[in-house]
Amino acid sequence: MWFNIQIFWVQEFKRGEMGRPAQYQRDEVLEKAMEAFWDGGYTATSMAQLVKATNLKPGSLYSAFKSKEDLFFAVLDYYAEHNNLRFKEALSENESPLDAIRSFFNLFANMITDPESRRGCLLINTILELARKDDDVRERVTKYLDANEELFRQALVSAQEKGELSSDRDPGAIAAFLMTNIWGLRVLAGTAPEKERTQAIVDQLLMILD
Amino acid sequence: MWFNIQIFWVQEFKRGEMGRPAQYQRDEVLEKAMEAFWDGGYTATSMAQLVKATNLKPGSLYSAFKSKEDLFFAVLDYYAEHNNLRFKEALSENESPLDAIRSFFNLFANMITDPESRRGCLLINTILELARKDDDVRERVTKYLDANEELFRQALVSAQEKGELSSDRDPGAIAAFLMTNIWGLRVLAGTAPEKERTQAIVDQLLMILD
DNA sequence: ATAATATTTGAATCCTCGTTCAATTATTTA
DNA sequence: TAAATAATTGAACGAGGATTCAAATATTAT
Repeated sequence: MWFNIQIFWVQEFKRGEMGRPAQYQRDEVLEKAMEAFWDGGYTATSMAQLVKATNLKPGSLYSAFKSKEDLFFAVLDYYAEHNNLRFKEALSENESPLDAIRSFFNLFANMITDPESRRGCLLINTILELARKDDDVRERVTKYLDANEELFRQALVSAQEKGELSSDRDPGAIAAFLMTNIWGLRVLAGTAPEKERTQAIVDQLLMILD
Repeated sequence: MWFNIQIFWVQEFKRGEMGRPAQYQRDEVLEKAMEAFWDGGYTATSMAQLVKATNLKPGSLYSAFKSKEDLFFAVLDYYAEHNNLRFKEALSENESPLDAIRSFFNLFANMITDPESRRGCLLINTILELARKDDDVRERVTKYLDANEELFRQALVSAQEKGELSSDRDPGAIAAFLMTNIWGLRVLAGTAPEKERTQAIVDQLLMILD
């Protein structure tokens, strides 16, 4: 009988310290892939398009992200992160919380009239394309949207504390209502609406704050 | 030189009076195809799936509708027709126009909580999937949605005439607002929301009518 | 220098896509 | 009954889909 004694030399590896270093920047690749998916949606965007958009060869794309699906998930995370940051910025201005919400929607109304904005919001597009079939996607996207809704809610609570909003209103309900209207306006944007039309809708929905 | 005199026996043909008669009912085929497209969207629904769903062989499907695209357009028309009828019905009840709108949204809130309703509205799904890229689709879908909006507007005008709604409100703007909220609620439905959440949102949006 | 490791490359793979087609079948007209 | 017409059938087609792979390359560790 033998004893097989193994002595390991335990070593810390910094990832990527050995072997050929990647020639791409992960964030740049995600950015390009995001543009492609954003324009075309998940299903209609082919790997060939993604290869072209990212300037990576198929093999590199697949070794970096494991599949089209996983690449899309990574893109979704990337998008949501930036999306949430822009939200935070817009709502954390100096003015009153209610005015911050008002100016957010007025800017939003303006933005979605831009034809470049026709592609809408990747998260919302993804809900309609994939979320009803895929629980993973739905949970992921819902998590991101909830985070945005929470920012609205906080602004509304803060408005109540400052006496801008009646204390018998429900900040959660109003926040949910506002999110619903963002989504509705995103759909509207897909119909290439007139500027006045978009503004008229925003005027109506903001009446909820008075 | 010759005169070539042709004498025609002009005859009325009823279409389909000669040759083998079709064994399918066009509306039944459209119904099945609609279900398939509704579940999967345009791009992600393959002809193989449509062949299976309709029980027609590829050749028959192609001789009846010329292409996947044209089949989809036919389905879109079929869907919109029925959709508009349901709208009309809901809004032309005996009660007051405002109450009709209120009960429409309350029923709607209930409906979209049903998981079977997760697939949303084919028109709205289509806007996000295709309308931004395809002008034909956008015009088509927009036409249908405008018809629904017009029904809201008429109800609101009627409400003004009956003194239910202040005459200084803009029925067109409110109608557009209501449509936007339907779209937003359709997106919401994709997130599999709680019933209370959906109802809370509807409660908020209906405040616009007071 | 050599071994070990990781990325790059783009051709090749296999599969599914939308679509077509020639042969067959069912019906009407003459 | 024969000719004309139209629907049915399912195999076949080419194009394009996602993915894999072996060879080449670049870097670090010894």
